[in-house]
Amino acid sequence: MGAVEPGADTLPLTESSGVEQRLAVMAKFFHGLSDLTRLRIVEVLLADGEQNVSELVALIGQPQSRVSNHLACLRWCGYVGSRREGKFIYYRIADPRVRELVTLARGVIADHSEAILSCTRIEGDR
Amino acid sequence: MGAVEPGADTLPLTESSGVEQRLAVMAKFFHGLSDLTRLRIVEVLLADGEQNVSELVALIGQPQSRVSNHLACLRWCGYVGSRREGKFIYYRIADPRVRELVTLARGVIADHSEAILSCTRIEGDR
DNA sequence: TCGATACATTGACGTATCATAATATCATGC
DNA sequence: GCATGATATTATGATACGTCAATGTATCGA
Repeated sequence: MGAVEPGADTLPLTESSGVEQRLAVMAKFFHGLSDLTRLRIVEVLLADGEQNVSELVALIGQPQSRVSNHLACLRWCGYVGSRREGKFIYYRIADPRVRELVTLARGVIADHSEAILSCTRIEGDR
Repeated sequence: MGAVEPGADTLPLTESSGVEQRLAVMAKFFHGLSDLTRLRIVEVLLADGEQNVSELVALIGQPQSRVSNHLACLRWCGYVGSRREGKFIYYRIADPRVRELVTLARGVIADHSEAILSCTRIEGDR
């Protein structure tokens, strides 16, 4: 919040307007959900609730470094929150709308999964 | 879509289950919305309705080649549909849930935009 | 204080994916 | 047929981002 340009309203529409900024944020936002490991984390947190990092590593079956790196990304972007309890750090979904987003996506995907998979412009598998 | 393993229920949970496949598709799906140009296209189509490529190029102010490339991606992933009318090809949002997705995202973003922008793990600006 | 456990961070490296220019295709009119 | 305008595709190069190994930081117990 803050520091958007003052009274600009119906503007040129393509450059450096508040709209551009908003879209840039949204691109980053969706990018946050575009990685398989991050999605796995989100799904586990949605399904099983709060988990610490060791539990996530075990559930997801991938190296701690990778999980931690992606948790940092998810936290930074506001998808998850964390709290420390002794040696452990517990992560949870930070915003209920994340669940709605995933649910909605599942619906759309149900009708298009084959097409999406066949899209060579996004190789996935990272 | 067949060939999930037979009676496995509470399973090892990480490899090659239908779940994995579903998550891979979802990652690709969100990736489709993680690019600034594609988001611009989607927003224009949501706001102004069906547009042909020339109109999109003009509205978005970016080279035809780039717009066409991203349109291919959006169509492939089922976000948009197209129809030919003479020399022109008109694009439209193919699924009403795309609008819901964008709306939901806007809501989440409103509360986290600064955090998202500051996330150095996603440089954006491509 | 020391060691062990839990987690985060950093940096080097590989690859996916974006931008761009050039070329190809498709429809229309002459 | 050929030319022109509208759009799609392809190839090349640049770079953002994910991975991994190593290292750093924090907390607890002895």
